[in-house]
Amino acid sequence: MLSEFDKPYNPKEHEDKIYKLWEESGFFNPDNLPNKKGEHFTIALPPPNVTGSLHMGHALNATIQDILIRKKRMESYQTLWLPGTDHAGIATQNVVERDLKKQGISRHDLGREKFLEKVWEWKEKYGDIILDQLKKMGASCDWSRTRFTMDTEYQEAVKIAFLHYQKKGWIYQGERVISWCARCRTSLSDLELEYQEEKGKLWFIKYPLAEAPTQGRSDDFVVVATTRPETMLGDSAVAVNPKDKRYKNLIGKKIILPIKNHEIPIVSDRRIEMDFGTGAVKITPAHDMLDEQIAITHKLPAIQIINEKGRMTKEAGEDFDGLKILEAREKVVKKLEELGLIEKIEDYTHNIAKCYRCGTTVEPLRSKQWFLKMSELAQLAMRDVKNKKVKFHPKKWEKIYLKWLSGVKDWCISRQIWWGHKIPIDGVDDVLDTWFSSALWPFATLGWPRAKSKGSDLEKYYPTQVLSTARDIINLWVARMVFSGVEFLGVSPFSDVIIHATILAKDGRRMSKSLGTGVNPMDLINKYGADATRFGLIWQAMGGQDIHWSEEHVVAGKKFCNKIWNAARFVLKQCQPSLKSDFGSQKKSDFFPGGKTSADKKILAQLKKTQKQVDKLIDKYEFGQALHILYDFFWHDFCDVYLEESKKNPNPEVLARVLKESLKLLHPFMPFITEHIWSKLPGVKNLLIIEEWAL
RNA sequence: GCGCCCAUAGCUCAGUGGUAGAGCGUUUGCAUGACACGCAAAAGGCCUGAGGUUCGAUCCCUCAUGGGCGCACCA
Repeated sequence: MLSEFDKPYNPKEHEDKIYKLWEESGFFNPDNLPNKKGEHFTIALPPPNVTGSLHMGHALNATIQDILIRKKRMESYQTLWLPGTDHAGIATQNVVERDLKKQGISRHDLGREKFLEKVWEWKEKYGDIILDQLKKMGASCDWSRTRFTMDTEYQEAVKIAFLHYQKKGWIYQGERVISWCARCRTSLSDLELEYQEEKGKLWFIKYPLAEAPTQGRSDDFVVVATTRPETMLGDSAVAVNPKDKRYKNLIGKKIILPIKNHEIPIVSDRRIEMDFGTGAVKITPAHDMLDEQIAITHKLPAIQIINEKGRMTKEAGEDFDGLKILEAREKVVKKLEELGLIEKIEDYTHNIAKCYRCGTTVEPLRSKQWFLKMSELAQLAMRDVKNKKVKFHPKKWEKIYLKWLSGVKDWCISRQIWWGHKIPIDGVDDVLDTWFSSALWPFATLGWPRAKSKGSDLEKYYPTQVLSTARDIINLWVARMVFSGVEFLGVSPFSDVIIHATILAKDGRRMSKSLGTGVNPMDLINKYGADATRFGLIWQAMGGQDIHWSEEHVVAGKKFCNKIWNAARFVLKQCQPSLKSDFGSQKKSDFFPGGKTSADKKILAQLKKTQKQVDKLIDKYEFGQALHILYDFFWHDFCDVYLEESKKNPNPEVLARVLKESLKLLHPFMPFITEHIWSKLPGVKNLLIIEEWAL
């Protein structure tokens, strides 16, 4: 029996087999669990994008959720971890478009129907890769309930949600300046922008006064500063602060817009900063959000000079029609120079908004879009956090959440792409923002709106208990799930939000593929095994603090696996000859089985203390702390001290007891090796995955 | 610009109002009857700087410096 117990533990030989054993047992599905407490414990897996492959953040998050799920399952909760994937509108469409481009085909060549067929094909082929990777991590999700945000039932849920909002009068169409990605050809919400610092220039342009008080002197001009000279072609005013003494007597006068050579007014507005640039600002209502606001106040016309393809329009003037933005910029600057209207050019570093999916510079454009009124929904989302129905761990993230909600603008929910949920209004071709459907995840996956009856999944598993996710989607996703849950079901979709650490490269910067600082969890699994990888992740996950990734801890995890393995070999060897200790027969009441010597008593007391601490720490989501304590107990107290003692005077019953209880405690963290060793214990009948947790 | 977080051993990080710990690394022994992915020892830190509270601070407060992050963007 010990023959397959080779000296070093080799995870590759066991992990796939063990995972299969679990899947075949059916215990990932809460309906099949033998000991049911009657209480439910649900986690909805944050659905990874179908385009994605597992990164370190996913791996950490999956481990955290799996620890909670496995512990609760062992505590006899009816435990559901519901997995699935997100259709990830823009991201997926981009990937498929890129694929087609290799064959020289654009989505427009195919047309909407054909293109969507291609996307579905792609999804069927690659969409489950990330879920398979989660299996490699040991994630004990109920795969029989796997959902996709474009499932037929899910589409129905999205439609019902939209119509509900519409009925309430919260959906409206508006024409306003929004962020536009000319590459993706769609609008983007504020949260879908990423700002990048760029070195640019600040052009100081002289706008001549219509009625020059003096001829040829410097005060015949108003100088405006801009980073985007080409937008002057769409100017409809120059604005100054009413308190600005320099311009006081110019307010209300006319000024000539160069190149276009027509008069525009000088207006005053408090929103103009006096200290920046020259204090005089060119107003381009169709291509800047603040300018648009100012234009509304002063009833200025909005002239669209850039179209949705990122090209200049006819409105920009004959010379510019059809030019790309940067070409137009060059040409405008050249003309102004010829006219002697450039006062100076300064270097200027500023943040530029980029599309979070493709990195293209975002263009503020006036466009007709659909909006969801946020005022009341934001109140709901804030209420449940303020009254502690939803708690963040660590708590500091509540601030971020509340702050965003308190100033939130109406949500632009329409996107001009093809892959997604079509807006359910006849004659509208736009699709909904991906996050509109993600917001329904915790209940749309459980059958809402259809199944509300007794015994339905929705009734049993909603609300879920824990949401574990990354901090960058607190507003994008968490807030929207909270108000959706409250709006549609009257209860927040979860009570505890774990914001896990962000895994950074060793230098403290984000992992980057191009810099070669990225780490692939699958490589770690291949090299060290899934248990060691999980160990390495959790070992470093202390208090939600960002992790400067270092692989040594995975190495430590591998060594720890080996230690557990060899300790088990020793214990089995000690227990084998006497066969007195039947590992399967011990009852709760036998907690101090034959604890005669002081060493026996000591290790049993240490075990009990460790059990209590680990139990409490997991419940407090202090996974790193829990693992450190467990490690310390098992390696030092048990192996270094007690096992050594046992060589002189072995007590098989105590050895068996401590090993057994340790395996249980370790199982949520390192499920494979613990399950495997468990299966080797004589007299053991059940899988460890459903063994009773604590004493 | 506003806000948040971090600064402890060579590296990655724990920790406590009474003068510090882990993992990895390093040094020295040891093939001891589970494990060399090991065992036994050891070296290594005025706990970023300056003030303050306190009998006493690495831990509490203030400021500074360095690093990270979030929000808002100023044309």
